[in-house]
Amino acid sequence: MQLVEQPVRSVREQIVDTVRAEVLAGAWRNDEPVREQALAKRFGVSRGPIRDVLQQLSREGVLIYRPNKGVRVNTPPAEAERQLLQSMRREMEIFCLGQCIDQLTEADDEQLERILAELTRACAKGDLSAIADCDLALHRTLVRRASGELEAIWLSITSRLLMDYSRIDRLVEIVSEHEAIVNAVKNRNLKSAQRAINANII
Amino acid sequence: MQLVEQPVRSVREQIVDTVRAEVLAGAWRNDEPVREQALAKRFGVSRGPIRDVLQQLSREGVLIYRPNKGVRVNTPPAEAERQLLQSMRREMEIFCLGQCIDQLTEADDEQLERILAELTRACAKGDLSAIADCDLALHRTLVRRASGELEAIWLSITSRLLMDYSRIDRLVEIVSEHEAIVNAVKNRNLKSAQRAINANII
DNA sequence: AGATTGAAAATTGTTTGCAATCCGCTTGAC
DNA sequence: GTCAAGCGGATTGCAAACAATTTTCAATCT
Repeated sequence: MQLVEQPVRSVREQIVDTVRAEVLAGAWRNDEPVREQALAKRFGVSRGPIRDVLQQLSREGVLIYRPNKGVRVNTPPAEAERQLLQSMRREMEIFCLGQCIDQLTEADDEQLERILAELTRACAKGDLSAIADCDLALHRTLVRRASGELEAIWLSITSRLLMDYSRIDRLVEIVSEHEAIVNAVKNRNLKSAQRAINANII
Repeated sequence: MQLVEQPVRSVREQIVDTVRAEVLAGAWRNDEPVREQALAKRFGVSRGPIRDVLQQLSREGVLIYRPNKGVRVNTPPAEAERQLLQSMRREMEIFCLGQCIDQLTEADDEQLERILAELTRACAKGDLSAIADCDLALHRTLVRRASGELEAIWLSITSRLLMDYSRIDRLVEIVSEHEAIVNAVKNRNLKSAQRAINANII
């Protein structure tokens, strides 16, 4: 399912989103290295694009790169860093809501609804990888509407915050929290939407 | 001169830092595309590493990438975004100061002094590229000491903020402001250092 | 037995070649 | 004279081969 719409969605971008969702969901061991050739074979491309993907995910903080030794899954941030990143993420998303809420279209509302439906389905099935993907996609849609420039920064913050997504257990709350966000956005109620975002980013 | 010390400084990293400093100093036109082959020839490498460099600088916001059309110099952020980024940069640097100031060594002090001397020299000569490089390097050293994880995020924020470095005119103030930072850090005076940082990030 | 050395396998870093796409220019029709 | 179609050069995207580095593992020595 196309969660984050994009005019030209290159092969690399697709692989990036797939790999990120899997890592955030804890599907990969963090003590064994990620091999370029294995990924190249899996996605049916050469090592060139795979190297680009690994480099980008390393810049995001999902993977970590060491020269001549490849990449491995990164570890979640320490508590102090985590609090800083949380604070920055809140600041960004509340800003982005204010920037974008008045220029959202019905197509955006439908997009958010689609992601919410997919998130609900993923939570029901307990599919952690899909949950991580949907959670990111929903917030990311709003951030992107505000500013494509901020999207990259936001992603590198949020990816790090969600590095231990596999430990979540509040599946039901995830759905209700995001329902509150989408409803407030659909009603173009800025204050309410910002409150919902604040409640979701804990 | 080696402004940001690093055990293994790969060829790509060097090219990244060089290109970034030049772009921030306004040495490149922002309306004409950056050609891979020209850069490859200039730095004596193939197009492969150059593509990595351009991709990284695009993630940082210094350059902007469009599929099949290469990259060009990015434009500075709009005023609203700029204020958000400033706020986030302040939050990060003040946090990082608190994290690192008690574990700095004399070698770090000397490193900061070296950068400050180089910055002074660059300001005297009016070498904008070197000024941008030193300014970034000084703050970056402190951020890196606090957390290598945060460094990438900080860089993508600060690079965007300095996108119009070529328009600065307060050359003398730049030196004195950074002198205040370095002196406060050398005295391990956290409050004073944070004040100096606050005064420098405007 | 344990440590050490050195070669072989595996992996990453780089270059080169080729296919696909984009841009500028000419050419031709209207 | 103006505009559209198409052709050729230039540039990016991708793949495969090559070089450099790291890791593995067995043979050897203490």
